[in-house]
Amino acid sequence: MIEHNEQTRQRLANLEALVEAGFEPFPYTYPKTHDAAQILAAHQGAEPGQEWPQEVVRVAGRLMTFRVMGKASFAHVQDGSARIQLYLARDTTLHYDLIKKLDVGDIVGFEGTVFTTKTGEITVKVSRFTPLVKSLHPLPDKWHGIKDVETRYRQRYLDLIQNPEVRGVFRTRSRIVKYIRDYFDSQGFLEVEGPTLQAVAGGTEAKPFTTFHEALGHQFNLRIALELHLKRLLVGGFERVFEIGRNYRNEGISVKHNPEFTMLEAYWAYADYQDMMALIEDMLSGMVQTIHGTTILQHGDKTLNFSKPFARIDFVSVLKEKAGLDFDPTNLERLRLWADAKHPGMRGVPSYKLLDKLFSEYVEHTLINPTFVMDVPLAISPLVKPHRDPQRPGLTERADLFVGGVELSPIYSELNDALEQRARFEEQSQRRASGDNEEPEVDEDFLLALEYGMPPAAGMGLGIDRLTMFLTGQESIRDVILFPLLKPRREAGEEEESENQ
RNA sequence: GGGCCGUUAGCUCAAUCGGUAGAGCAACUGACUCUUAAUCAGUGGGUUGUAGGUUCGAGUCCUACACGGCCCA
Repeated sequence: MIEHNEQTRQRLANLEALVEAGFEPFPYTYPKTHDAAQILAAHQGAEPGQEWPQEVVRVAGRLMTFRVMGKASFAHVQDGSARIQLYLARDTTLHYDLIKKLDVGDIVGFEGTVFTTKTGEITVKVSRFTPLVKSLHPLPDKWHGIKDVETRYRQRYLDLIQNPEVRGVFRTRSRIVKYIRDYFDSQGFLEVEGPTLQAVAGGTEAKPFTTFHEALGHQFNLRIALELHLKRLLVGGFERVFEIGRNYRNEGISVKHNPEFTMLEAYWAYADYQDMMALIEDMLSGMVQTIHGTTILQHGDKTLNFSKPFARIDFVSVLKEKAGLDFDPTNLERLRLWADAKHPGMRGVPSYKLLDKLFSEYVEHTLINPTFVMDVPLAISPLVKPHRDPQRPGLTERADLFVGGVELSPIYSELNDALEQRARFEEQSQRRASGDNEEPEVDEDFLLALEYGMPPAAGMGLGIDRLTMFLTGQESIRDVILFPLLKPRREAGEEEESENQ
């Protein structure tokens, strides 16, 4: 819906004037010869007053500024690479009398030659301009840009037009994903795609979104993790697989949580959690070095050092130390008594989740530099192999990588004992029946696959959004997701759908 | 779900104690052939998020709602 306010009407009138003068309103192509950045790079360091009259260039992009001084004008056009200045004048530019029909925000092609102004700015002397599309709305303020965060998220294109640092964040995000793909490819991993619509959404504890397939007449869940289908592929004989994919969790929104987010998961047959830790450590330190230029990242007031090797600490030892426990916290009954006395607010937390809660409370925020927290208790690790060392009962071969006080990546020696897996699923299922609807249903198809035999394997997951936050210095996940989830604006008179429960 | 804050012109922001809603940019008219937040002179532009209420009078006070932000659960 176009608001026919004063500014839009004016722009439509300008478009009409250009069409009357013989310009096409919506040309199909424009034969660019250069990106703005290529022209700037080719003449970098030129002296003021230089000119290259033999070299004809064509650039195209969005008109960002226009300074008309009578018979001559300067403008800036912005394309995907950079912003470059244009000089238009009655002596040199065809249809100079029509330049006032161009509006800031229009997309226009410019043909001309390159020169430098008396201040030395590399500029295209325009001989001919070609309007490519009229913008029917003015751009946000050229100086202040666009500040309202709601508009930045709802109309991300305006944010991208106006705020170059935002374009930089999303370019970096793309480089991160490309680095991961290249790295896993170089290590012999195969990139695969699991299903997003799943009869049983498993692989972690989270509330799924539900949706309905009409033809099959069945309700499906959107996936909450990639894990269980990647493991089926290990059963099928692929030995190294990874997926970079979207997960959906029907949970609240915060600075760290968007209901849809992107995960990397990788599974590596015949390897264990130590092998995978070495691989992740190598990938991340190489990535930070390549993308950031050094392995030291500044994030808010925290300095993060991604040099190898990352610190490795023991879950139980660090929890005992930070919480001041004088007993083994894997003794859940003692832990329950201790927690009930010390943290009355946690009385509603089930015993099997206490370890997680207490770890968040006492330890998590202290782990700033990349740190592997190793040998996490079985009680909070349902998909992990028990520790092979008989001196470590009740623990698993799981290591969680923490960075900047948040969990970035869990790494497991994956459980491949089908009978044990079934027992653990059934335990979860009991809890689900008794009201914890974050607990997953039993995935019989997955158990059947495991019963055919999954090779010993290491697995890992890593949140791409959180990793991008570290590498781009963003404090909110919404600033590393192009289109974060927002409630739609309701039109006046529109009624909210009634709750069906 | 709870608490606090925000929503005023296309954009960025003002508006004192409740008393005619303003500015800069953008737009329009005119001047201007090296400007770059161009400059100079002039002009137009508002359902103050929505719906109610209090009041002689509401951007301002009250209630509800919508959307967003921060904090908490």
